[in-house]
Amino acid sequence: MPRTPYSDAEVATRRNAILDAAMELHDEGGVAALSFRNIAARLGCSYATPYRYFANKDALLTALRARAFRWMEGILLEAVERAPDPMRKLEALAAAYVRAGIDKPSRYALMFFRNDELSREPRSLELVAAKRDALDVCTRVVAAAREAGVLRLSVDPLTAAHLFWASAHGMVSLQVAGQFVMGRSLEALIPEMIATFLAGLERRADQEAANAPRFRMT
Amino acid sequence: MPRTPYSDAEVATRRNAILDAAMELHDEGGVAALSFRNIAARLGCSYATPYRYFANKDALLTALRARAFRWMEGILLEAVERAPDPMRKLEALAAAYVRAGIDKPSRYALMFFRNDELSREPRSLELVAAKRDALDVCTRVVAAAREAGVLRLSVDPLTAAHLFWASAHGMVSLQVAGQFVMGRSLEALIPEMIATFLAGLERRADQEAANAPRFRMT
DNA sequence: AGGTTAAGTTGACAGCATTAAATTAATGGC
DNA sequence: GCCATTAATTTAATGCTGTCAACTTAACCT
Repeated sequence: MPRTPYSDAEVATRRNAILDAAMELHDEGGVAALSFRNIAARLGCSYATPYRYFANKDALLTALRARAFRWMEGILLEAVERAPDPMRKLEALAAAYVRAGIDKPSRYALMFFRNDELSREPRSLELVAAKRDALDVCTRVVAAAREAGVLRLSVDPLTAAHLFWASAHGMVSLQVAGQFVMGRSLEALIPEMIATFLAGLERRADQEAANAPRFRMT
Repeated sequence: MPRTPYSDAEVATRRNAILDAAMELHDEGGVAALSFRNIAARLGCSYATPYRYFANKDALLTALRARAFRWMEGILLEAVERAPDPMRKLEALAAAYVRAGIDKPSRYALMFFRNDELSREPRSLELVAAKRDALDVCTRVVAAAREAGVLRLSVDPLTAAHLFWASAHGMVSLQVAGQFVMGRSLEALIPEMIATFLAGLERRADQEAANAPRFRMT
């Protein structure tokens, strides 16, 4: 006799519609423009409606952050696919990452600068999976470059991917946060950073290779 | 006949008292705990009083951010001073930076994650100077290491300092933002990062030295 | 003492997240 | 067609927030 509840698919559709509107607002006006009332106005519903689909604003932001990571994953995948060989894939990955961050600073900030309460990062399997998948793109490219013999590593590919991501993130996030105030252009620094980082990976691998036999000889 | 306005020193004292209370609140409860009403309650004054000293919340946050950079500068200076030789100074600088970010994540987030409206970074000479001075500590240590002959560089010290800062920042900010979700500990990655970065600077300097004569010979 | 102006307080407004109560909508049985 | 039942949505209300105008208090000079 009662009214039938929405199917899972219908719920997902509505969640997606809310997140679409939220992402639009966030792209346009940053996090300041993101309010339940603005989202509702854009959807043409009441401002309490989204509460049926998200427990609170934090949950909505977490879902939105997962979306941003998925978006980044797609960009990275596409860039990697276009590049012809393993080394170019690595360079294309870094370039695409940097360009994405600079072109859509508010999305980049959403991914990394919006953990308002630090550390206590809510358990969201969705977000954790999205982050893992984005990092996996990086890990696979690093591993492929090593297996192809064009990149020597002194650490495992996952660690190298972490380091690689961190070095790119350091540059992009400083730029996005407006910390380069001394007339320096990021475009000049990014290639330096990537080249320096890759050279460091190789030199450490070489040093390790040179040291290992030396130790064995004593 | 009128009442004499506060002297500059008195104004500064009151500004500092407001910023002290604000920094306490921010350290304790993050940016969410930072409201004019909370600050006023802690100071025992009315919530409109701070408006005499800061045009709005954004101006207050900007001043607070400058303070956070000054705090970081002090930590870096102290670490550098303790270390005995140029190379140790460089390592101590990186270690102190990382430790500061991890020990006081909310201050670190204040420095880098709170540019709510990106790019349009308000003109605050105070903040720009604080950032410059903090970076200068890094630049001086890098330059000293090069001059002492313990670090070869393919770029000028300022560029190297930017790259150095960015690599440390990439690690710390990923950690502070809770992005390392795969059971990796920052303590293990940081030395890898610093070693890789320094090795990269050296290898690129060596390559350049090796290439320069080669080009001349053609 | 009284006028003048700075400093500080109070009251008010709009916007926000959030929740409880009220309302509308869709289903089944009669 | 009407009614009960329950899902979905809207409305009302609460307590926060930043901000500012109006007001009060305090210090100073004549």
